[in-house]
Amino acid sequence: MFIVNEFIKVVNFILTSVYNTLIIEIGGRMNVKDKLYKNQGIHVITAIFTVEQGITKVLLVKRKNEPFLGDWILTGGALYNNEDLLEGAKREIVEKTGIKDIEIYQFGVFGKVDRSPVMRMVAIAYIGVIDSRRVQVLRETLRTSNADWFPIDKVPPLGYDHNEILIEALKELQKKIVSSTILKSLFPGTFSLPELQKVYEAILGLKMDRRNFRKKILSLDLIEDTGETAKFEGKKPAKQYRFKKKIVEKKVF
Amino acid sequence: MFIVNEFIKVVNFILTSVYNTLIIEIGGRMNVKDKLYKNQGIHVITAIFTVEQGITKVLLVKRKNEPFLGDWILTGGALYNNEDLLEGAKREIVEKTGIKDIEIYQFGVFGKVDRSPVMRMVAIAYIGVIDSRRVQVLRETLRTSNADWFPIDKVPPLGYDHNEILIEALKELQKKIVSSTILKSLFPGTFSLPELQKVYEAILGLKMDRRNFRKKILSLDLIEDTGETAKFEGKKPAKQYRFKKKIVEKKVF
DNA sequence: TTTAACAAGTGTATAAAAAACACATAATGA
DNA sequence: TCATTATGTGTTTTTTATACACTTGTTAAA
Repeated sequence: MFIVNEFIKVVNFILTSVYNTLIIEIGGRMNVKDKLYKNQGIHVITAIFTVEQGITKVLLVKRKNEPFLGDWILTGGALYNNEDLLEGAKREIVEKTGIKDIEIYQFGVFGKVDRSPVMRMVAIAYIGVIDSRRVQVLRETLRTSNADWFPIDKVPPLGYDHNEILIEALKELQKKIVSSTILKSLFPGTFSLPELQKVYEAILGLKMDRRNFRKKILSLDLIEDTGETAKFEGKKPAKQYRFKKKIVEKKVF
Repeated sequence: MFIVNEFIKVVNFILTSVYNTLIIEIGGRMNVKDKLYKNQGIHVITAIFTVEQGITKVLLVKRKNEPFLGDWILTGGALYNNEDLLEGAKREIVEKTGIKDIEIYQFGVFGKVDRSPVMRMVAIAYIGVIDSRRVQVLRETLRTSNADWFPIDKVPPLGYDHNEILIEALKELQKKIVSSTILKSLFPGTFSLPELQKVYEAILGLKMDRRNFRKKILSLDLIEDTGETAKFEGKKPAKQYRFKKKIVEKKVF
């Protein structure tokens, strides 16, 4: 057994040396390394959602440059060298829509070889939620000629692989609303449980019993009672809740 | 309201035009775009785990080039332009360890500006599991001078940001073993529940009641009874199970 | 001022899932 | 045949989830 191991060691060493020499030779003449590694870039893409009157919507912008001129896409663009990923994703959101201070969550990577026709680009994907009534979305920017909210079941064919990214983004949104305070941006102050329930139902695409929703949402440990109540027109005053500052992760088993 | 909107539109258009002109001017003289976007690359990194006698271990390789010469790191390297991410991650595993046919799962992205001292690199991170007794790990490769299994609580300081990646990888492993068949590679054929339980306990770092483990693992819908039993030395024969081909995702609410 | 309309609040009974817990069984070797 | 070892299984209790109906506070109309 010892002899076999030593033999394998020697063979590996010889093979590695030969490989090494070859690569250096080829690399010198053909610039193999350049071909293999150069001209790569990183996209930071965010699917920004809102909920209006029980309809889940996503923010799209319209390209005014090639490639995909005239196509709607999710907000995003190329990462700069001097910024971290999150920073870059937020900068792109500001540039393309004017939206500031949005909290976003990374959820996936999209890296098919041909996803960009220009050069090799790998996309780091984020989701975020914002109240469309609280922001003024830019109509015209450096690289986009429009921006608008689309109900998620009425999204047109998008540029790049953004339809694929959007499908995953929506699944991620459904996961995140039960394990994070991502919806805080829709309710920066306090809110009643019936209000919150409508948003959950819109995003999850289902109806829930009011009493059971209360129990479930409270057991998730994401929100807390403020002790206040808010009065509405002609209705019973609703208890006010808020999202918690710190939330705890659940154990897996 | 109409007038306000029109006004905003005009202001935005003017600002955009000015911005556009400036960027083109600066870009022409200072090569801003090159500085901003060029020399980016993508790392594909995999934390490969195994479990031996109740100890969870991770496979590390030793660098024999700068940067981080002499440091242990996770397996991985730079993505090529002509390969998809998964493909690249697997190629790197073969090159650095000789391990083929490993199933790996993407789980995160690590992109701090200074994570590589050479150029801007964003790492796409994967986890995989393999039976260390079934593979012969290479001792010497083109870029590594050794490879070895380290118990996860005895991992040395690693090159790059790989300690950080490893911590997240381990969390992801704990999630994946209850929602995927990632452990199939440890049991390519059939296995008994006591065998499987030992692996779960090693990875999750806890002890479970045998009877409750049976109920829980079967309710996860990841494995199925083969109808066979296997005989061991001097013990009651154990029922044999196998991992399922297809598994179903759970709903979130 | 009484009453109707509206949307809010709450509790309980039943079913399902999780947790705690103990004894029986098959093989081997002394 | 008996002791040892590790396997397999079932029941009770607790917790959680589900299904389901009546009461309350506010406003506006009678």
